[in-house]
This record gives sequence, structure tokens and C-alpha cells, in this order.
Amino acid sequence: MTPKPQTPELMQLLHDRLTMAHYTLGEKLRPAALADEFGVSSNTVREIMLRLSGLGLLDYEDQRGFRVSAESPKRLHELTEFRIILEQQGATRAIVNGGIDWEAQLAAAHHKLSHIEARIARDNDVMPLLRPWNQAELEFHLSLMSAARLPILQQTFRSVYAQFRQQVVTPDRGYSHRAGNVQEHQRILEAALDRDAPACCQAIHDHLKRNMLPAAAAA
Amino acid sequence: MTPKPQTPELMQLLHDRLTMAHYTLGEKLRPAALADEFGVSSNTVREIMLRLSGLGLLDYEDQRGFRVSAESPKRLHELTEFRIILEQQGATRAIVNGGIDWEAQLAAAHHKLSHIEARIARDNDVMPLLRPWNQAELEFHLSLMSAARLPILQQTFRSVYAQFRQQVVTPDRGYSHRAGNVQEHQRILEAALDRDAPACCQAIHDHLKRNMLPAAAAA
DNA sequence: AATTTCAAAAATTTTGAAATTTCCTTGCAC
DNA sequence: GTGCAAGGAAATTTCAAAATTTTTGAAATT
Repeated sequence: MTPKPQTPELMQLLHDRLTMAHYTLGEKLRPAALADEFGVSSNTVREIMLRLSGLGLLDYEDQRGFRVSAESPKRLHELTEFRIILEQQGATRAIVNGGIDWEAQLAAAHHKLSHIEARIARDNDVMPLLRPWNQAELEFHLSLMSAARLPILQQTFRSVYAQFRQQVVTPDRGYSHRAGNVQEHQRILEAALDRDAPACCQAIHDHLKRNMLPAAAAA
Repeated sequence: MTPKPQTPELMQLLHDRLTMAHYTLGEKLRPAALADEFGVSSNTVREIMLRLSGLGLLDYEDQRGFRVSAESPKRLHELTEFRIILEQQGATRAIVNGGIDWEAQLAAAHHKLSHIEARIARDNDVMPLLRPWNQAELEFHLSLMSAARLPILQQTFRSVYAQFRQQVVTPDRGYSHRAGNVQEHQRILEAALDRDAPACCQAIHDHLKRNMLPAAAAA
């Protein structure tokens, strides 16, 4: 049995599992089973799962329990479109409002991210670095928007990002790892530091467009 | 004692209360007290409140319970800015994608809304029509974005709209009622039916700008 | 007078079990 | 062999009480 974490830790653990391919998409998840595994009561787990469904990582239906969000190219498309909206708006505002401190933070986040990406490329294996990479990529994209000074946009982005990753981090998608990422992040960074909002929006779009349905990817 | 609603009804009831000035902003809310009032156990209420804090209508802190979100002009400003982003993006996409059915739905929603607004103007009293008005205004704004075909944008809008209303529907703000609303909704409708996205974005901005902090209202 | 310590009270969280609902299997009729 | 109903098993929801944590307020110390 896994050692016994407190509720916030359990929440984080389940969140990680749900966004890092520990469960199959669409799989049914019973509070009682997880409660056994973690050595807590099923109501405690239920509470956590209720919150995670609020974040869109679990589907919940009245009287019929929880289920990992199903695989759905349509949903991935919508999540991607929305991600692009949030990120373009956030980046555009940050480019207007951001100062030298924003640039520094963004550069730092990019540095961490590319360091991890370099190691992944060298080892040619994503899995052991999946968690750090997730974290670093999220922080890079959040840094990009941080100077927009719209916490609610960032919070929404966190939720959308997690749902996006859940869809994309699966065995049959190679856990969402591609060599092109490195260059795409680089391009976003440079456009942001150049204060070139249109170029930054374009770079964001190009970074994500592969996850959209064919018909709309042109937009 | 209020008659005993089931959980979903209770959720709706609390949601309504939180967005229609039944509680004071910042007020502490104890599950046990509400449980007594509704004749259910405090765990049931706790579960509901946890979900409502996921929607941003309650503040929740570990081990120290729930509190109605505090009054905050800064937060209202941010909610407004984000509302404008969502609504402009949603409307712009809807104007591109929407067909005759979208136009019809939007016109219908506007008709309902202006009917209620007319009655409010005639009676010169918002309170008795607050709930229908809320509902009608939400549906009008959702209709505007419906043809964007981005459910996650609409869902996010719902949550942001509720938080926005929570901030704005207070005794000292006259429950957010102003005569100018009628004309502003009209202008949004017309721009949408004209398929004039920039005009529609401008109308949305003008409709909401009074809720922004002075410094940024110019944008 | 201000700060710290401590104990009692109040509130929150977790639990385990009862009540309810859904789901699945089996048996019966057609 | 198919469809339907009934019964039983499993899962979900609700509950009341135990365990934990925070808050309060008074006494003791600086």
C-alpha cells in the first residue's frame, strides 16, 4: 500500500495521475477502490474526485459515479482552440504591460524548459522526465501570460492546460513528445522578447495547431 | 423550515443565493448552519459548497471553511476584462460560423430579455424580476456566442458571469440595474445580425466598461 | 500594558455504516 | 432464441458521530 498522504497531497497525486496517463481515458474510477489503495475513507476520496471533476479531469454523473474523461478528438480540438485564445490574449496583454522583470522570468522559465527538453532528446525517453517537463512547460506558458495581470485568465489556463494534457499524454500519442517542441518554444520566446504580439500569436498557433481537427487547422 | 430539496436543487438554490445578494460579500458560511436550515446533513452541504468554490462563488481555505467571495473592485475589474475577452472572441467566431438559426436564437433571446427589461422599467423595481432578468441576460450573452461551437468557452463564461454578477448585484450598487442596459443590448444584437464583428466587440466593451477600474477603462 | 501559554469551545475533516439507487444476472414467458 | 421481469449484488449518496484542527479567551509571564 502507498503511504498515507493527507488530502491536499492526495488531490495532487490524483491530478498527476489523471494528466500523466496513469489511467486509461474513459475508465471508470470508484472512490472505494482508491480509498482502499490510499488507506483513507471513500468519502474523502469522493470529495477530492468531486473537485477534480470541477476541473474537467473527471466526468461525473449524478448517481452513477466518476469516469476519467473520455478520449475525444473533438474535445481536444476545442481545448486547443480555447488554449490558443487564452494564450494569445494573455501574451498580447503581457507584451504591452510587461517590464524587464517579466522578460527575466520568461527567459528563466524557458531556460529550465529547454534544459529538460535537451535531456529528453539525449536520453530519447520521455517517461522519466514527464512530470518535470509538464511542470516546466506549464510554467513557461504561464510566465508568458503573467504580465497580463489577469489571475483569472491564468487560473482558467491552468485548468484548460491540464485537460489538454490529459487528452494528449497517452501511450498511442507517444506521450505528446516531439522534437519540434524545442524550436517552437524558442520561437514563442523570441517573439515575446521582441515585443512582437502578432508574431507571438502566430507562434502560439503554430505550436498547437497539430492538435486541431483537419478542417479547422488552417484558420 | 424550508422544504427539503434534493442535492441538485440545493446546489441551484445556493448558487442563486450567492449570485443574488442573499448573503453579504465576505460573509462566513458554515455548512452546519445551512444543513440545519435545509434539513440535510452538513456533509451534504459541505459537498455542495466545495463545488461552488470550484465555480469561484465561495472562497475555501483548508481547515478554515467557507466564505462568500469578498467584495473587491480589483476582482470585479479582472472579471470584467476576462468577460470581455471571452465574449468578444465568442461573438467574433459566432459571426463567422453562425447561420440563420443562430440569428433566430439570438433574436429570440433578445426579445425575452427586452421584455423583462421593459417591465422592470415600468415597475421601477428590479428585485421581483431579478432572477428572470439574470436568466434572460445570461441566455442572451450565451446565444451571442453559441455559434462559436466552443462549449468550453461557454462553460467558462457561465462561471465568470456568475462571479461577475455576484460582485455586482449588491444593495449599494442598486442590484446592477441601469436603464442604459436596454440600449446596449440592442446595439450588441444589431452589430451581431449585421455580421459586423468589430462593431460587436466595441458594443460588448461599452456594455461592460463601467465595471472596470478608472485607469484601465480607456483601453 | 503587551506578549505568551494554556485550556476550553467551536468549527472542520474524516470515518464507517445505513439508506438509496443503479447494474447485472438469472429465470420465465413468448 | 429473444425479450422482459424479478431478485440480488454492487455502487452511490446520505447520515451521525468520532477525530482533528483552529479559534477564543483568560491566566501567567515578561
